[in-house]
Amino acid sequence: MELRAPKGTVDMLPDAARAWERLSKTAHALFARYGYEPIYTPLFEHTELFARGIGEATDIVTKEMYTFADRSGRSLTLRPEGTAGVVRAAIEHSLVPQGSVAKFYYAGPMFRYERPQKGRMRQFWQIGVELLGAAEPSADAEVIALLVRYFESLGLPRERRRLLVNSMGDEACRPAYRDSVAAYIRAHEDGLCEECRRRADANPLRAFDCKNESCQAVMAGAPRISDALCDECRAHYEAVKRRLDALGVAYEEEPRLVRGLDYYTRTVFEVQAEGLGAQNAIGGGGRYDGLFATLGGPPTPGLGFALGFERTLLALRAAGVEPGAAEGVAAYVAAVDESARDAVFGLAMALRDAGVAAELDHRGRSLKAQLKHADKLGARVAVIVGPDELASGEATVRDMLTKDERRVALVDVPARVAALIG
RNA sequence: GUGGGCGUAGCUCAGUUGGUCAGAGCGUCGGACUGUGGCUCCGAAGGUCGCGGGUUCGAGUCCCGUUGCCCACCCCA
Repeated sequence: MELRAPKGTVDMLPDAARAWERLSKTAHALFARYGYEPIYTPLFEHTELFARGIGEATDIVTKEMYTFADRSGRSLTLRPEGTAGVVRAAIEHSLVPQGSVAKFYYAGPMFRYERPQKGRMRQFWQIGVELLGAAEPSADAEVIALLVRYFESLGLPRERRRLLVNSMGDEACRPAYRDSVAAYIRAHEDGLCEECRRRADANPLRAFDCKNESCQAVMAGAPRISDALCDECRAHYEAVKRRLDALGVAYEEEPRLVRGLDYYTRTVFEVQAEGLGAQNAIGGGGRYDGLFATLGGPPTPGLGFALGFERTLLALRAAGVEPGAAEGVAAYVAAVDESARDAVFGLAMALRDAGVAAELDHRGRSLKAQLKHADKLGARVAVIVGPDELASGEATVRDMLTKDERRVALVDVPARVAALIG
């Protein structure tokens, strides 16, 4: 048996786990102010949900899903993203009655079978929100602004990130645009890589994403979505941008921004940052007005975003921001010898019950070793109990910074310690 | 799926043209200081040198295979 975490997975050790808790708490507090409620859906769903929701032709569905058969032969898949599950739950439990709006946020692991590299894992954590039931541009602006505010509240400097926005059109104008791009690709095949030539049929818009230089050069001359939007989409897009302008949210229009999931309509956006290796997106999302219907639910507009925990952490650290510093203990309770161990254990518990972070030694080590440990833990005070203290029902409270010591009655220790760490 | 780089103590790494090459620093534990931390000094524990073959009198050190990790491509968070 291989005593290693599976490829593409990592243990979230204390440094990372603290950061995750910090990002989670920050998200919870911020999203709650915007009226979003927590929702947690299963880590696996019926394979069909993702295949239909995300799109049969997408990379995620064709080659990145963790799909398996359970003991009764059902095909299940570890969720590669969060939106499909939330929308499924919304349909299943009628969470968005006609005419109403519902807002959710979630956090948890996602799974994609890919070759791992910097900023890309097979299991990775995402935080996301979904705003369901509102087709109006202000909903788009709220979700985009929320994503930006989140990175701001984490302390990711403005100059280290940028927001890209685009409109992908809807069922009224996208098909025609798609065809025009496909036709353009066929007309310029000689300048395109093999992959892009194949894209002409399955997913022509993806050719805009190709990093191949000659492909980019060719695609620069391709029809622009901004010229192909129908009146409704154009008006919607303009309204979203107006609101972002009014909010002072800086963005760049990126007509080549396509994103990899089929369900997006109209507004799409992405926040990019440095420090992620070859990757650059730390969060992104868009509107998916057709997804409910695609999955068999009542037609319901919606949009949302998802942001990657590992990538956000990479970006923060690259910017010199370390979220979630260790808290350490306030008090260390040390026993001079065996006779004091019961008293020390009781004291530690009393301190903890009083709300003070306290630690003690369980293995009967020397007083010197205990104080050394206390120092390493960053304890502000040490409470020492030995035969002398026991005889008078007291404890020695030592200020680890000033070395000042004072004898205190056992029952007064929590108060004394609290005063010192005040 | 493809390509490149790398795999020596818990961590970061030295290890020359194959012959004390099994080491250093940090960390851990103990001691110097028999009731007291941060400095210093001393000591100890800890390694199938990723794994398997091969060449050789002799291989971390060369060759082959294999596996893992990292980075990149594809694509995405």
